[in-house]
Amino acid sequence: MTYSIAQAAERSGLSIDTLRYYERIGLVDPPARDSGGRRSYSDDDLGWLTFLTRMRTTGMPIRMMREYAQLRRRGAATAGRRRQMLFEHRASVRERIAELQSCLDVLEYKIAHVRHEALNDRMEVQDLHRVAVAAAA
Amino acid sequence: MTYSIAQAAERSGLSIDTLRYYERIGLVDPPARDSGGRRSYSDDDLGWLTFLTRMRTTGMPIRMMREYAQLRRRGAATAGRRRQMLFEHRASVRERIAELQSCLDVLEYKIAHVRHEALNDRMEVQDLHRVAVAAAA
DNA sequence: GGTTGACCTGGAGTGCACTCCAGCTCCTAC
DNA sequence: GTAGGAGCTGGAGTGCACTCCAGGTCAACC
Repeated sequence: MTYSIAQAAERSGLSIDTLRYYERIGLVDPPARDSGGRRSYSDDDLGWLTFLTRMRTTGMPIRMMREYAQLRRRGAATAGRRRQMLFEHRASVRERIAELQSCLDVLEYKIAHVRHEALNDRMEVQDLHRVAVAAAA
Repeated sequence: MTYSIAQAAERSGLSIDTLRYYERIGLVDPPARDSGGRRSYSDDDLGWLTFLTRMRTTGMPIRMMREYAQLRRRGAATAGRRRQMLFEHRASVRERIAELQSCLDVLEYKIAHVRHEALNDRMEVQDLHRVAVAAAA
């Protein structure tokens, strides 16, 4: 199967402009072209785009995705380095989830328990600690 | 207790420049000044800064924090609206965590199970579905 | 054969959230 | 009394990740 840029955009969830932008900065290899000079994406291309959107969703900066893409171009010899990058990225995603979860706990607490106006906007470090303890229990 | 801008920065985790920037854009009320015209933050100010950093961590845009700050300035009459905002923000944080978790599942799967080079970078929608199912089980 | 619509290119513009800078004023310590 | 350091102001600059635009090509349909 091949896909026009519009189809690739729809399937990957990226915009047409973003697809061209990613190509320009070396995040995706230039896809094949049809007889009229238009981009023609393969299933492999789509797979890579899917991977990219997933990494982007988890907050991997473009700079790092580009580094990964460059390693990938150099083939199997770089598999270890890439694996290492995924390891490190996994750790950062886990950290991010934990961080969000802890802020969510505070938010929950604020919504559920704090009624007094003055307190509501001024929860202090001690309060936050109590919340954390309460949430952990 | 009062705090210099450097102390407020250290305690809130924001930079001195960011503190002044937040004041400029109306995210924090101008704090008191000492005899020499320097900013002097109160515990209440610090509490508000703590709240802001927490909302920022969870991805609330400055525009929304500013809206919240404006409502807060108008007092108790706006408590309902503010509560509503926290509700909505909570929902978006939950969604974000779920989204990150689902990408993390894919990442875990890739790290743990995919060894074949060609597959590794080209996991397709069907594969992702299998991962999701496997992760849910 | 003319119009429409998708796509092309190089380059400029946008929005967000800071971050940095020059040139100044205070206060403190020597 | 002067040197150093923290802080002040208004404004300019930065990095990121797009997003938009003008002016053009190409294929298909009426």
